[in-house]
Amino acid sequence: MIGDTMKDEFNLDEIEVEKELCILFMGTPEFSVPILEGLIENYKIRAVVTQPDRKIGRDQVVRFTPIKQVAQDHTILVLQPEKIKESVEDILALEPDLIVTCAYGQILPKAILEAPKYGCINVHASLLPKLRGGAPIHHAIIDGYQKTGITIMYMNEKMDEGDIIAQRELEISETETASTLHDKLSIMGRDLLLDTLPSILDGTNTRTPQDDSKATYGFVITREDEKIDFNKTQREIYNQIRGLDSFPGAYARLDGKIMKIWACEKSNEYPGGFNGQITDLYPNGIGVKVGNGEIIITELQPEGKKRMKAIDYINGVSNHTTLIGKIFE
RNA sequence: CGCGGAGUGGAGCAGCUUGGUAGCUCGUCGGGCUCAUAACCCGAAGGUCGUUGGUUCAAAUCCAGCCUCCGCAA
Repeated sequence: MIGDTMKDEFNLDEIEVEKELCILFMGTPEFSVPILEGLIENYKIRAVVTQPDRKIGRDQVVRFTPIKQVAQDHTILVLQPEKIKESVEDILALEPDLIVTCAYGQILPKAILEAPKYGCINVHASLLPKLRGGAPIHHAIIDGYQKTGITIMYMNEKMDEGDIIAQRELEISETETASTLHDKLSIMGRDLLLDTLPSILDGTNTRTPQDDSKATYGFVITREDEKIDFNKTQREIYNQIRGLDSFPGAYARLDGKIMKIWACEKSNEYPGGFNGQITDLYPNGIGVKVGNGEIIITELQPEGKKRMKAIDYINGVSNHTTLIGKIFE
């Protein structure tokens, strides 16, 4: 028992040492929340840097970023510089020993990168050098990747090009959506970071430069990325739709109005007609001809309406058969 | 004050212009037909038409305010 007591005291001392570390966290969206929460549970976070509050949505209501909300709940200092470059002095004044970023949204200037003795590390949602950029999760599915994962890396002045410290892989299932993948990777990011941090703090971590020749990119989704081109293949469209679910969603136009297409299934039919034309109505949805066959839209959302099952949409049309032959553009 | 659409039985919609017994496609429950069925036939339950007030003999329908949801733009 005496030995245990001494051991406990020894551990307490270690914790005291850890608490003296000055760690800054930089992040913004929901994805980075579990990472921040994981850090808070295990380390003392000196301050959080997140994007400025902005007017969001129809009502133009100013909302906190998810990270700011968490930081405030834990009464952690929050910094929200419009441009991080203009707040370098404030950051350096905190004398950080380690900076952890995850989907912060701004590139850190050299002065900040060089300040912490343990460096600036980033949690990125892909297996770098694959899918560098702001939307690696969406693009992993849209671009048909079989697997993706999390990379913990040292940051440099370029976008997601720093040396790799650790990686963890995740299989992308056939029915994966951006939403489910987002949640899985967010948790994985937290776990891998917490598993890796001790080695970073004691200097035993590995450090592997990226092979630039194998780099691919997953840039932020544009409106054009969301629009469905029915000339593409069944596989490409299937990947696009599930890769944009549940945000921001794929869309096409029907009768001149926006129709978001949230989910579809692959059909085994090879109908005639134009690409984008409604071929038939099935028990599970609306058949649409695509480049090399047919997909069945199972969930959609007309302009001004809520997301609904395609069957419900069909039931709302007074004469179902008038749908057949219409063309998505 | 950024533009626009919508709130009607469990779901999706029509009806509102030209106020006057609440309808359609489904679902649910019961019964029938069938070897059988997500098929078909018969029947039933289920709505104070988002909310408040106004006009009227009479409001889902016309007028005003409020609440909520959603598309676009940021």
